[in-house]
Amino acid sequence: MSVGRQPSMADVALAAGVSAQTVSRALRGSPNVNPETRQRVLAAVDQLGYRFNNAAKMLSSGRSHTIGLIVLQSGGYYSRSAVTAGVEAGAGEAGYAVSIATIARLDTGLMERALAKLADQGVDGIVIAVPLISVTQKMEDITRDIPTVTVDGSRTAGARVLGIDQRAAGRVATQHLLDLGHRQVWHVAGPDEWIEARQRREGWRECLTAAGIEAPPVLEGDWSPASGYRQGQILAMIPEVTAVFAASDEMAFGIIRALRERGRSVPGHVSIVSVDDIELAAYCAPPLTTVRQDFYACGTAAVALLLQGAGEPAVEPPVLAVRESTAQPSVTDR
Amino acid sequence: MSVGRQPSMADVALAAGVSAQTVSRALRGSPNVNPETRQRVLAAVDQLGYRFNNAAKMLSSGRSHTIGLIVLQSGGYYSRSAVTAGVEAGAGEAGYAVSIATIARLDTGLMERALAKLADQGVDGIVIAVPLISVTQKMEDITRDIPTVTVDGSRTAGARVLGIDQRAAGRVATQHLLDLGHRQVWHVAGPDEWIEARQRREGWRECLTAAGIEAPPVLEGDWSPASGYRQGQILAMIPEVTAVFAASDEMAFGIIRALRERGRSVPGHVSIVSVDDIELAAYCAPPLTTVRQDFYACGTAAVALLLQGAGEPAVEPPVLAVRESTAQPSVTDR
DNA sequence: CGAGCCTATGTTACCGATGCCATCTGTAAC
DNA sequence: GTTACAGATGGCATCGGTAACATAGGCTCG
Repeated sequence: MSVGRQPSMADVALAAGVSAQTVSRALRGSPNVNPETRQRVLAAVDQLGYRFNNAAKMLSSGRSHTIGLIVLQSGGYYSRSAVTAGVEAGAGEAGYAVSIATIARLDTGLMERALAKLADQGVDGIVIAVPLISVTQKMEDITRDIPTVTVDGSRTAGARVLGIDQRAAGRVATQHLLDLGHRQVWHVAGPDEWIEARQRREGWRECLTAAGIEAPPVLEGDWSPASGYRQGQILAMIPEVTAVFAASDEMAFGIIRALRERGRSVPGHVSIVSVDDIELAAYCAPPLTTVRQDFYACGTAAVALLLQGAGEPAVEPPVLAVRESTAQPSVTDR
Repeated sequence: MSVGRQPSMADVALAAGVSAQTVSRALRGSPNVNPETRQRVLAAVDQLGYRFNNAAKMLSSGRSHTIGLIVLQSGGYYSRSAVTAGVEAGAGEAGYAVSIATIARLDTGLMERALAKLADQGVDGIVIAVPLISVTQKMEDITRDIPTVTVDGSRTAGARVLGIDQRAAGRVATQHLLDLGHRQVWHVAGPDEWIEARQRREGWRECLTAAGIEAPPVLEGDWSPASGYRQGQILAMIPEVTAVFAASDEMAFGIIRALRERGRSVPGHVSIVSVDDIELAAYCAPPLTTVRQDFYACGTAAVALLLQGAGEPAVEPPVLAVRESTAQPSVTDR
């Protein structure tokens, strides 16, 4: 009605003929409220278009019903953005708002600032969805005060870590190539600062070692197709390369392009397997054999862990989607 | 020191030997504070690890320094996620936090709930980054109270709309195919509820009309490669198809796959152009001719518009990246 | 029938900052 | 030597809720 300002609880109380406190109780579903009174309150709320003031609620209750999420700005890293969606969904379901802090790149200073920003906002908890490697004192200070869950990152004081077993993904991918008959599997890894990259690499190495194969030197990209292309150019020069495990689908496509440009067909000469199973993986040429992991579930699990403090939830095992980028080595190569 | 609770302004004031009011002034950079006093205050802040309470600030000042962002949950739609990144960057630069509300799909009810949720949080402004088509009374109520910018959506009361000229993208793409000598251009559009989809389709139609060509029936996908694949299967059955304009890169790859499976090569038999220029566009086979638009800038512009209320900022024109998915029609087709 | 207790509601203090006004000091102006 | 005024600071009310305690009525039970 009046254009003055948003109606407050006092206004509602007046309209309903009760005290503000009763309004508060009625709205929060306190058991000790007469159903009829509650009806009156709700009617008044509806009529006035009352909307409770989160700041005030937060100030007096000390809780904001908001969780902070730290993500990387660049949208390119598939698994992380899936985690983000999961976090949003999980938080939304629990009635929590999500406040995001993006950092432009992996950098300790930016990370500190993002944490501080969220802390300033009074978030009730923080999900760190970037691979935190080094932990500073400042970070410790914040994560000691605010419950924090790190998705695949280093442990900080009081912060829990939710891990997806990226090693398993590396093993599954590598084993698939070995099973096809390849004698050696090369690897184009992600940046070393990324836990995912490291663990996938470790899984690859473990698998080779278990098969009695000495791992070849690791090539490193930055997740982008462009970096895959560059590493692919190198791989194309090495005649004995018949199988490659790429740490991400996007890099895999870059590698494939470079190989083909140099006359090495995929999967004819070289088989490629990667990780992520992005939507395009099945539709580009050739359709990519890739390992799928449920990062979305990982996001919801992170929120659950944060809010309920439940124990480490079960994580789905990685699943290999076999498509056309992998094949048995050609006879001459065997 | 004490584990009790976060230090408050009063604690800082005590430590610095001044009043809480002076602390407030010092921290906010009020001009009327003795530099020496300010030093003392800052020292105390530093020593106590003081962190201001956003809720309290918000309650008393009435402003939250937070802007709300409404996005679609599904990460697949390239242009929207680029907008998101832009919004985050722009807001961060202006010292604003970003609170996100995701909606699972385009649905009026979900949209209302998302708006209400952000309003409850007391955001200072809202950026709607989903294509809002129908506007309800409830939405009007909220956007009348809170400054809102819609990125490519319908206008609501008091909400400004920031548009990217998607028509231009459609025209540029279509014209490119005509310039190559194609006599007809087919179109696989995005879902009709999406403004982008509609505008791109209009641009395509305008361009054909200007060239005196009657537009063929429109095929419709849902942005996903899978939907592109399905429409591609249909296109493959129509012999006279030599040129296709796809509304997104992902659909384009699906179309290409379907065409090739049916023996129609790209660009040999059919040329394909699309919109987005995702990273993979240049690295998949064939590299995709596509129209790039600066959605990131669109996001930062939305924030600028929201905060400064500046006039409609200039939008970069779309740029065509010509790659290998388009070519002149083969002689027999001409 | 009064003690004890439970239910429904009202009262009051407070969360932590800011806005407004009051105060105090020094200094320039008349 | 007042007056005027600006700069620096403090006091107090206030934002809109919630926690803690107080109160009033109705019920059970010995």
